[in-house]
Amino acid sequence: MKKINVKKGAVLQRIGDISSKVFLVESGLLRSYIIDDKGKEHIYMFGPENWLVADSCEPNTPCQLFIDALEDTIINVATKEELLKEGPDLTALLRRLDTMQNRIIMLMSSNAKKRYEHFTKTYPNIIQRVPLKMVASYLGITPEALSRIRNELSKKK
Amino acid sequence: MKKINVKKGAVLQRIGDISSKVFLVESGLLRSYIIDDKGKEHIYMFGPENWLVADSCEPNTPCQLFIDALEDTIINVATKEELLKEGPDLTALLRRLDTMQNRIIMLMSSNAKKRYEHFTKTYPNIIQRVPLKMVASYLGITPEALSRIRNELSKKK
DNA sequence: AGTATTTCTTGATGTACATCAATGCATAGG
DNA sequence: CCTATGCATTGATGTACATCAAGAAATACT
Repeated sequence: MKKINVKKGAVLQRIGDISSKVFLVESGLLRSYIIDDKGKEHIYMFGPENWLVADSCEPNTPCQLFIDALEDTIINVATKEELLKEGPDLTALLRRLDTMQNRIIMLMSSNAKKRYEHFTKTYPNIIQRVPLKMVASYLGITPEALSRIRNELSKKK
Repeated sequence: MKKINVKKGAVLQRIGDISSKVFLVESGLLRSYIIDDKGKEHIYMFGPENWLVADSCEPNTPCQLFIDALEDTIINVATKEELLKEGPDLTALLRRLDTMQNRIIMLMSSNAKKRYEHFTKTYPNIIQRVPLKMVASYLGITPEALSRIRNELSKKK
């Protein structure tokens, strides 16, 4: 577990990399994302304070995700092998499974407006720290669509 | 770890249940799914031989998923607490994370046709064992849409 | 075997969101 | 301070898929 500092914009992992590290965020903000075959970015996960950011690809297979820093960030880095040896944090693992299950359920069963409302409730602090187009990317919609949703919601109040 | 037999159609878990069991499928087929606020089913996961089926909700919180049997099925049942005590199968946990990551990436970045093609490649044996409407539900589309996709694909050949 | 029920398909229409294009604003860098 | 680049918004149009409705085919039930 090595502590390192990275500057905003630093790239920690590229698609296709084999070395699969795990990043525990101490302060700052990471993100993981993919680029689809049309060149479009889709944010897989934001990684604020105390989050674990990692590609869940199996050991020794190429990763699918890019990981980079959206802010100056302090992280603890470990390899998966290290973590497995020293006995991983099961609570954290289960919490992650829960998070991913929720994400899948959201993507399958809710329209864009509901996903946005859920996001603002679940991650209230993230929305002020990143451009809206990244929120849109996380939600699986375009910035234009998000703009119209926010517009509509603010009128209602 | 108790071995039990369940008949096709048996319900193993309902939304809101607290007791969170884990089901390891020995033979047969389980499925987990949600029902959205319009009453529509969305299949979260199929559980054929050797799969682990469980709700990833945190301990002592209400579950979000229904789990039932699509075929006569033999399963090994354990509680999460038991599994945690006896040291869980980390490889299986990591594999599950990988599966879920792939699912999220699929849902975010691919259209219905690509998701279907990916599904047939990844789970070639499931498609013969369940009605197509369940495949559609897993893919996040309607049976009608799936029918048209298959139609189109078969013409191409 | 015969009826009921579910499943699959096809067509017509509707809609949530994407795409494209233009404009105003903010932010960053020299 | 000024310009360049990125970001957010708005309108017009396009499209992938949903919904609705009907009929055919498969399956299950007695």
